[in-house]
Amino acid sequence: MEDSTQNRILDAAESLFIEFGYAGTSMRAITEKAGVNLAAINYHFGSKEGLFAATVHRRMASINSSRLSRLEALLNSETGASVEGILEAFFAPILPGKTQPELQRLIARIHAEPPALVGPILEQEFGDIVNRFISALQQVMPGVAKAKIAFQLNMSLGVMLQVMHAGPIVFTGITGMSHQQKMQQLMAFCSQGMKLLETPS
Amino acid sequence: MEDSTQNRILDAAESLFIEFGYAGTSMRAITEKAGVNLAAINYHFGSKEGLFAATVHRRMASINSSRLSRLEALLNSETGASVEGILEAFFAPILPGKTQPELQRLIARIHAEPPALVGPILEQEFGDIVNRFISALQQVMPGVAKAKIAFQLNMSLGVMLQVMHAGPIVFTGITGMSHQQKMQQLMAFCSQGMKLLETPS
DNA sequence: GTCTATATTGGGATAGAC
DNA sequence: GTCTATCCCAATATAGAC
Repeated sequence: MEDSTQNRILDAAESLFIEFGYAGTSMRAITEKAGVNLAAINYHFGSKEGLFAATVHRRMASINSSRLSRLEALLNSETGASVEGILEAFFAPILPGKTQPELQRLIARIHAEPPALVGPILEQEFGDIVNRFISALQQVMPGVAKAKIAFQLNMSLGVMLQVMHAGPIVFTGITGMSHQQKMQQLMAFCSQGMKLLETPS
Repeated sequence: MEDSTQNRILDAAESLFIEFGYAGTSMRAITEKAGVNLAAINYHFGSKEGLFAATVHRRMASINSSRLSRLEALLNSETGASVEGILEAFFAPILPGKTQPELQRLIARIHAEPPALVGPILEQEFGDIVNRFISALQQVMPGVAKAKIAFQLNMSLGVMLQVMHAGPIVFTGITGMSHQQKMQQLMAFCSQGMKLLETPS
């Protein structure tokens, strides 16, 4: 919120990491864009990797608490949880919407970086959350193997990432669609695929 | 096929680009892994970018001709083309299978690189192909807007990329599934989502 | 076509004054 | 907490001998 040196660095780093990736972004480029001194990154974040982890954590902290509170509300509700409800609790906080347009592009970037860099970060930021949601899905679909549920959820994440994709656009001509149309198609696509598990072949 | 210097460089570059990304891979690392001289890259491929484009083209050239011949066979067949048939013609040549295990990881890597790098390459390697397939889908689904078809195809590609993913894996516990199980779920997921267009809401 | 050597630039990180 | 200056290393690319 405040215009501190840390936040100036985080803002500049985020946009550059999104556009050029981690390895493609230099600390000099970050500090120049932020209007701060080169040594400020090492002073405040220890290293370039520490800065990257900090940019991720800044965005994901509030997202994950939102996910958890939505899931808790579902599980404690009168009607109980459903597949669609759980999916929505997981994806709604990161759905492209009115707020934070940078969020989706950063998430897509994270998943595009080499595992050696983001593996520990993903484990830290998503480890608990993912297990909680898979457990919830298992309770709703008791007959389905855990691996199948995880695989299906992984595919849904892939759809999300592709739609969020700030990266190269293979299919042109999508520009004619409204934002609402896209979101409608996206949620229908994922929930339709997820429903396949309920009628095992 | 042959063990020429060019192919030694291409093999080494491919595996390193997959693992560390374009910017995260140095020409020194490539030439050392290939067992060739540092200057060989510039001599044979002009530049690091030229080498990257060559690695992509080597894999995609045969893939795209396979896609086109499959599509032609469909359009000229007695029964005519169907949505599933067109989708299969597009995705089957890159489906994870017995051969070329590096292919999927490279494709995932391509789509993870910054647009400034891979934009021109994607245009060159995929531009014609994508237009041909979208036109074919339009003929099979006359009432559906082109943008919606392209968007749906884009989401299907996202599922493919996530399953192929060379990158970080958020959902663990998928290891218990057989290869056939994964492919079955993947194709069911995509075709089920694609079918939504035939019954417009 | 392949090598050595090098030119040139930019990278991350740190020491120490202020 | 911020700055300058610098260390040390790695990067891409090329020139020129073989």
